Amino acid sequence: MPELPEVETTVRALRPYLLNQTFTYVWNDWPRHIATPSLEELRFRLPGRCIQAIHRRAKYLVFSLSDDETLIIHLKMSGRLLVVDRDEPKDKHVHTAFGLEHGQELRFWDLRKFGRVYLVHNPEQVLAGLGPEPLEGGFTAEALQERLYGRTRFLKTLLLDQSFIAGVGNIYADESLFYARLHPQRLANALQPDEVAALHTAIQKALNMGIEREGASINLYMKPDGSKGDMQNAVAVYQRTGDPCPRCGTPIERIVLGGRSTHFCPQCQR
DNA sequence: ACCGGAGCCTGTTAGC
DNA sequence: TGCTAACAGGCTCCGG
Repeated sequence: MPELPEVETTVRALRPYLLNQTFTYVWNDWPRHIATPSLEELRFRLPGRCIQAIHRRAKYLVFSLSDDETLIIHLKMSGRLLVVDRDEPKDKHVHTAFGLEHGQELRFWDLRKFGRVYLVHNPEQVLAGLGPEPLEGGFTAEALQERLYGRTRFLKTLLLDQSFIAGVGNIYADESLFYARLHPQRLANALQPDEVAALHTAIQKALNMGIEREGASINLYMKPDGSKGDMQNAVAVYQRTGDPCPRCGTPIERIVLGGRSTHFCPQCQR
């Protein structure tokens, strides 16, 4: 569920609660939530570690801890991170909770149990292989052009490939292609330079809009304080099959590409 | 390189 | 109302 803007919003919201806090214990009722190390080892290694920085890389939350440890969390389809008082009853979808000082807990709510927790010395162990961050300086239209060269895939499937570009998921892929006026089945290596430039601008526009609106609460996403984002009110095509295109009024179509729902305007996306 | 399908999970919604 | 099937924002593995 959470894509780059939702994870970024979560990171920003967690910082005031968590920076300089020290973990005190790990609670868990579903050990497969912990990808690495074992739950037993996590319980041994995490308590006493202080949170020195929190960053986002692609759709991962990265907590830099004291003693050269890094806690990494991926929310996958249905994860939420919440900071609450330890006394508050746990919802049944909370499967991991991290004890903090001052009676608080960082809770990992995860309806579909796809999310994962990692504790590693070297973050690259988890993050290696990710493509460029689309909102950072190095991601220019020229850089995008170079990466598209020789790729024969559909634009939609390529945008979802985390090794091609980091952090774009199904919502923002569809929205980006809409803004760029490009059909999701256009082949990556067949774009004209002006189309590459339009795609570059469109990806950044869609992601920045998502961040400004603090994420899209279309299905399950919530911010750490339990409130909703606002991006769902600004979505042009995603999950709007049959609705009029905001640009030309043609009904939005839905097809399946790479096993994922894909929404676009057949009139103005070519 | 790239595609499709299965798998991981639980819940909601659309359709009959 | 009650059942079933489809669908859900991610990602990995496997075979072709």
